[in-house]
Amino acid sequence: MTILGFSQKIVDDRTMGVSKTSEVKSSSRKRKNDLEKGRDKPEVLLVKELEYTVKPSTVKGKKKKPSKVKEKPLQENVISSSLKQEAADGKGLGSSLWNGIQAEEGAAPASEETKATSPQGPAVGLEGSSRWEEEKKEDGVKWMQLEHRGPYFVPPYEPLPEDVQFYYDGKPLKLSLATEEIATFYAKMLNHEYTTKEIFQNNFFHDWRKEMTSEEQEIIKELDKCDFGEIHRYFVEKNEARKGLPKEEKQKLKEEADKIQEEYGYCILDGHREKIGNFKTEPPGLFRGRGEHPKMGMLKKRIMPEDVIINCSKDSKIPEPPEGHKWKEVRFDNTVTWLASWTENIQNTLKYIMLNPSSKLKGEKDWEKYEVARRLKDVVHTIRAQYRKDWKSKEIKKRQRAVALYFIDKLALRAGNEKEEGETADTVGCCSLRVEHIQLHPQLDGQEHVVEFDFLGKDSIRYYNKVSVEKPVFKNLQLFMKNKDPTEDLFDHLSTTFLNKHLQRLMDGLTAKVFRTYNASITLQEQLKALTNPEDNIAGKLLSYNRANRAVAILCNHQRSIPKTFAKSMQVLQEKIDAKKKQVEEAQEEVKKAEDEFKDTKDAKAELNVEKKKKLLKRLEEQLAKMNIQATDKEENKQIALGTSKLNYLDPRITVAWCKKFGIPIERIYNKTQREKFAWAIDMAGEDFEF
DNA sequence: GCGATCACTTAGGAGGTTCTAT
DNA sequence: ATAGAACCTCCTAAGTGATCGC
Repeated sequence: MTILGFSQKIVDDRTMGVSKTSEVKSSSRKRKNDLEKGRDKPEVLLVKELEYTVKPSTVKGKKKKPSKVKEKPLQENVISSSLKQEAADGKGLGSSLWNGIQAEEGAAPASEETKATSPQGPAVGLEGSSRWEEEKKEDGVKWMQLEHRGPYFVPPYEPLPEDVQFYYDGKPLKLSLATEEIATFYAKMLNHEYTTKEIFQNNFFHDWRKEMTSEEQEIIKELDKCDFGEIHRYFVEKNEARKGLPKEEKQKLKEEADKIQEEYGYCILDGHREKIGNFKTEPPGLFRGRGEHPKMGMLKKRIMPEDVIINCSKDSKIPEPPEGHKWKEVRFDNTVTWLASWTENIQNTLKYIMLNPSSKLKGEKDWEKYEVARRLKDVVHTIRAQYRKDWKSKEIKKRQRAVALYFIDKLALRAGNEKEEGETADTVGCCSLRVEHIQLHPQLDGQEHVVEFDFLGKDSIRYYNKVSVEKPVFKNLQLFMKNKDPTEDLFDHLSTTFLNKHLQRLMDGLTAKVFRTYNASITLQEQLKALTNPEDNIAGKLLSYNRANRAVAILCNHQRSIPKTFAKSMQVLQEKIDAKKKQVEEAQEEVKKAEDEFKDTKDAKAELNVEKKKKLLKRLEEQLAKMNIQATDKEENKQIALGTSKLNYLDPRITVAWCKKFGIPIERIYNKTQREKFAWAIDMAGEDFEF
């Protein structure tokens, strides 16, 4: 695969290396902290012939980053100031357009394509943005009116029937209601891989025991002696029964769900009825972290109204808490977009109820995001020149920043914020890469200065890539890795905050994640240009679109698990290929035979036969080649997820413009939900739209 | 100035529904 | 008609990055 000028192999082993690394890590961390404690004299770091000093570190237990060298103020940057001016001069788009887009409101659609595709777009975080906003809102104000019903609470626990029993040490044991409920969480997951993991089992058992009555605690002492089999079977059967329900029954269930959706699923925001994204509280259960999560199996508690903060407007009808309950708090904060929130008990973080992506609020935000990315297009060359210069900086901090930015730009890596130790799976992004995550090869497979990346990123998805980098990058990496343990940070003087502050100076609104958006969208646009053949039929053009989409998904390392039946269907295809190969071989022999015969006889009929056999061979070979391509295609696609980039990284206006240009119905690319989310783009982008 | 907190986007999997090939 | 593939919706975890408050 060389779509993007570098080769990347997506490897299916997602968890490789985790246990290995986490083991070394803790010991090295300790060592690192000891080292830092003793570091009360300024440390002298050498970059080539120059010396500079680093302040003693003040690192404390939890975070692993040493404190940063004090940052020198940069001189006012040319790009940044000129851009700010440009943006200040620009006229963004007011909300009038939006009101036209929202079909249900019956307003006349705005067919002002030129206006809509003007390069300025909405003002992003600029002072004075309200100047061109029709609905004048003060800085940070997100709405003037917000009314809703509050979250829908999942139904209470339904006890098991008498004849479904839990067994301990082979004997039936009647559990208290609370204990039984938690037991069912585990029982339901029995056929899941999670329950075979020791961490999961331990966390579950620990939390379960905490909720038991003292009598139960007295009896239930080992998970191994617990038999959830009967409970498990009960739920499997219940599930089957539900699937086998007659049509009318299913219809009835659906109507009930629709009623709840209708009642709780919408809110009124500034006079418009908007769909809510997640209007139900999360049900209790066992925490399912991704990858080697230290908290997997812990008990996720039931959310009660007393846990929930309601946010709405003062003069709205304030939602009623369920009978006999009250809210934790009701507040009227119009500088945030959430309708309700609660603190989740596993990681102690906030969860929110927010609007659906189809809402105006979310849509505008999405639009803004792409406008920022488009502005990056104008300055990206300057920024690239800048980081190339910084590779030679005498400050190691700047060098690290420049190399990291190169990776973020070239490979679309995530920023890589610091994470709290032991609270989550051990995953990294660019700034948090450790020495153990890369290998340097001065020469590899005929390429020079190859960096081999192998690490677990977001959601513990493995990133594996071999990239030929520019020589100064390679040299810098050697320098950064010198005298370091595998478990130490590669960019030990760099933080995402430092990097983002730098980026903010280069362009207003620029942060590390913008590079991902920018590179994804520009890649789609370029690939579409390169791959689309106007002569193709719709199917052919759609294939080109999917290929362009796939190029982006590969760039962003968007993976999916291999479909369960993949191996089987692949095998079927392989058998077909093998059969075809045999046919080809036979045809080859036939040709040879015919040729021999012709040599002997020099007879016209024999000559004709040779031609005939050759033709057959050619056709068979073509068929074989086609099947091989199909197999490759299938193989490559088996673990690539196209949806994530489509939904989050690709400026929908590129797609809309392409569809218009080539007469492709938009429904062939975007399904209903996606069309709702991208309503703004579908309405405003003409066929000439350029990202 | 820095860790903690907060708000919001980005992510893959589960499980249901629809489409397609046989 | 049916099985399995493909698609879609929902769910919530896991990121990013700004702001808060000491």
